This record gives sequence, C-alpha cells and structure tokens, in this order.
Amino acid sequence: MSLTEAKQSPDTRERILDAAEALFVEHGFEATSMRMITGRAGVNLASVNYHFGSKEALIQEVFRRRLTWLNEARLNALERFEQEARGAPLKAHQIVEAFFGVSLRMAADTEHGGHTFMRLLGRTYTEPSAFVRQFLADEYAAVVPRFKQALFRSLPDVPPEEILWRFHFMLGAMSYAIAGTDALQLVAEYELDEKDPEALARRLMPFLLGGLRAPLAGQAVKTKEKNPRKAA
Amino acid sequence: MSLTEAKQSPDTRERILDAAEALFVEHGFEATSMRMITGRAGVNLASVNYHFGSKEALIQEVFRRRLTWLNEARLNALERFEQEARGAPLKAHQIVEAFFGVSLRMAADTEHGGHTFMRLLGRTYTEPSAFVRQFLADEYAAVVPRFKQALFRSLPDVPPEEILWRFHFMLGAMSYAIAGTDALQLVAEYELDEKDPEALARRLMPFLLGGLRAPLAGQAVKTKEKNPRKAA
DNA sequence: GCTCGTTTCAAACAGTTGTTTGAATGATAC
DNA sequence: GTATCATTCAAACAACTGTTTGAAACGAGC
Repeated sequence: MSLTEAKQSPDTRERILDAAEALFVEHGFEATSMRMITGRAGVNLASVNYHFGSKEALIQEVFRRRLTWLNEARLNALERFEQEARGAPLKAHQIVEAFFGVSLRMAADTEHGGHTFMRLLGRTYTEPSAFVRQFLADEYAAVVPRFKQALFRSLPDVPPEEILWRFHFMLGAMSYAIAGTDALQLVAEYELDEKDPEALARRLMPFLLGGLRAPLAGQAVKTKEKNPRKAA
Repeated sequence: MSLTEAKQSPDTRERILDAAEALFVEHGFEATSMRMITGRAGVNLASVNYHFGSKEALIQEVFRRRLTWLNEARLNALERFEQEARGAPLKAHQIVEAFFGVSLRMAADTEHGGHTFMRLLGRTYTEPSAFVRQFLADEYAAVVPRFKQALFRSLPDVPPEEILWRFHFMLGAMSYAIAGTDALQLVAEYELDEKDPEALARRLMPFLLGGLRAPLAGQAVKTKEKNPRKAA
C-alpha cells in the first residue's frame, strides 16, 4: 500500500507544464522545442518523454489540466442560473455571463497562470493541427450542447442557426481580444494604461450582448449598390 | 534595354507563392517546410531562396502581394463614402462596410485565392512571431489611422478608447469567423449547407454593427454579485 | 555558330528536431 | 546491509530543417 501515489514526482511534471504553457503562448507549438521547454523548466531533456510520452501528449496535458476545470466552471455557472430560473428560459445575458464571463475571469487571473492559458486557448481555436482540433472538440463535447440548448430556449424568435453563428462570432471576439497581439497597433496608445484585466470584461461583455441581440438582417437590400455613382 | 522586366520568370514565382499560401493556411508557418512548398509547386528546392532570398522573405511576399491591394480597396471604399458625405461625418455602418465589408468580399472570392488568403490573414493576427507582427503593423500604418479618425467623427458621444476596443473586437469576430476552424463543432451541423461565402457577410455585418452600437456599460454594478445567495 | 545573363537542378552543408537508450542516482521496504 | 522501485542524466539516434554550391540548361541578342 505505497502512498506514493498523489505525488509521483517532486514537481518536475508541473514545472514542465508551466514552462511549456508559457513558451507555447510565446512562440507557438511548432516553434517551441523540447530543449527550450526543459531548459526553462530546469529539468533533463528526456524527462518530458518519460513523464508524458511525447510532445503531442504534453501539449494535450497542458490544455487538459486547465480546460477541464474551466468547462466545469462554465457548466456550474449555467446550472446555477437555471436553478434560479426554476424552469423558465434564461436571459441571454445570463448565458453569455456563464460562458464568456467565466472565461474572462479566468483570463483576468495573472497570478496562477490563468491569463497565460487563456491566451494560449484563444489562439488555439484557429490552430490548424488536426490532433489539437480533435482534442478541443472532445473537451467541449459536454459543454457546447448545453449552451446551445439554453440559447435556443432563451431566444425562441431567432433562427437556431443564426444563434449559433452569433455564438461563433462572440467566441471569436473574445478569443481575439485575449489572445490577439494588436498587430495593427489599433488600441496601442490605450492598452498601456489599461493593464487592468477586469477592464476587458467591462468592455467586452456589452459588445457581445449587443452583437447577440442585433436585429436580423433584412435578407436583401442595403449592400446592393453595385454601381456607385459618385455624388459629385 | 531588355524588356524582360515585368516577367522575370515564367511562373515559378507565382506557383511558389500560391503553394506557400495554401500550405501556410493548412499547417502554419513553422510546420510548413520549404520542401513541402517546392514539392507542391513542382519546382526545385533551391528556387525559393533564389527568387525570394529566404523563407522569411517568402512569408512576407505572400502577404504583401494581396494585402497591399486589400488595404487600398479599403481606403478607396472609405474615400468614396467621404466624397458622398461632403464633409459630414460618415455613418457607422458605412465605415464598417468600408473595412469589414471589403474584407468579407475578398474572403468570399474562392476563385482567385482570396478566401485562402483571408483565412491566413485572420489567423496571423494572433501570430506570435515578431517579424510578422512588425510587417503587419507597417502594412496597416496608412489604413488604421484613417479608420480611427472616421469612427471618432462618426461617434462623437462614445469615448475614443471605447471605439478602438470595439474595432478590436470586430476585427476579432471577423478574423475568427473567416479563419476559425470551428474547433468546438459549434455550427458544425449548419455550415455544411452554408458553403455560400456571401452568407457569412449577411450574418456577420449585423453582429458587428450591433456590437459597435451597444450601450456603454454602466461603469459598475451588474456583475457585482460576489456571493450569489442561491434562490431556493 | 557563339556568348551572356537568367533560371533550374541535384547534391551537400551544418544545425536542429523529437525520441530512445542504458547506465547512474535516489528513495523506500525488507 | 540487499532488493526494488521510480526518476534523472548524458549521450546518441535517425530524420528533418533552411540554406548554399557549382554545374547544367535555357533563351535571347548578334
């Protein structure tokens, strides 16, 4: 009955995961070599393969250790709202809060690596590599249908596919806001004095809700001016 | 006076650029090797270094050949609206149309590679590598200030930094919508029968405008319930 | 014919990649 | 002490990376 079970190794596993997480954000998966990771973690090169098996498995574990918790938190928030509602459809802003609010709060945590991880996660939604996509799909399999359902009930007058697309757009706005590097120097002059991570949530949430509740497009018109006669 | 100037080489330059563009979208910069590119293009390995100098220079040229045109189109659209307005501030939807509408129209072009390129561009906004970020900043240097200015004039009651953040959010929603892989299988069941690229613009534009014009957050309140007494 | 500048080609370059190996080290149980 | 386990370590592995080289092939101009 060896009780050496919870602590398999002193902390080299965690040190590897932390180093890998930070380096993945900084350089991406491919550009981050095992030697960079082990060097930063201060462990031997072979220990990654010993503890995780392969680089691919390491990447998955970097996500798994935080994503599981995040998705549980999102589901808990949703269920709390549903209990309060006693069977009535939720308000749209509650659903948005349960999914994106929880995410933004994790992104605001700069102490325990939550911010680093959310930057990584946001970028990963556009990750081309197949195994990462598959892994994400599995991790979200229990979450996405629940939120879909809640949104359909909340907005019965909006076509379901329109709701899903807007959820998609919201996810993009958030991911980009967290992971984006402001490559265009758009808000460059402001984000310096806006290091407060809470500020992002205050700014983003109204935007998301405004987009979600925007009036449906009138099918045609509006962008139909093919030959723009110059008003001179 | 040799007139062999416009057509330096038959078409291997273009073939390399096309192959690189497609492979970068598929696998990313780092994961795409020169041998993959030259293999797909059907040219010799050394021809990339001969025509472009280095892989880094090739990446820049992949962007430059389309981004210059795109940004000119965006500026032209903006200037056309400004001429029509005769000095009056533009409508917000016109500015959004000039920037994002033009982009979405390029993304809708599946014939000449516009779609492929926009997917690549969207992903690149979150690209970590420094030289790509610097390159993007330079390419957009002439465009971003003009659109900033137009938005400030159009929405005089909204604080400038709020406008910029929302422009940032809009850029994220669009980039992700174009580049995103729907890793969460969110709209998976719908996007199959929605291959029509025009549909994306019809769905996205109202979302962007709804977000841009959303009411400002009331500074505090609303998300202030730290201890959620369960309504039982 | 020859020549000149451009482009293509196969081969090799040195360096890095992820992974494996087998011995060394450590700690625990008997 | 010895035996047994998990962990660490330096070294090496083959495969792949971007780049360079020098000769070959090409296409005009004369």
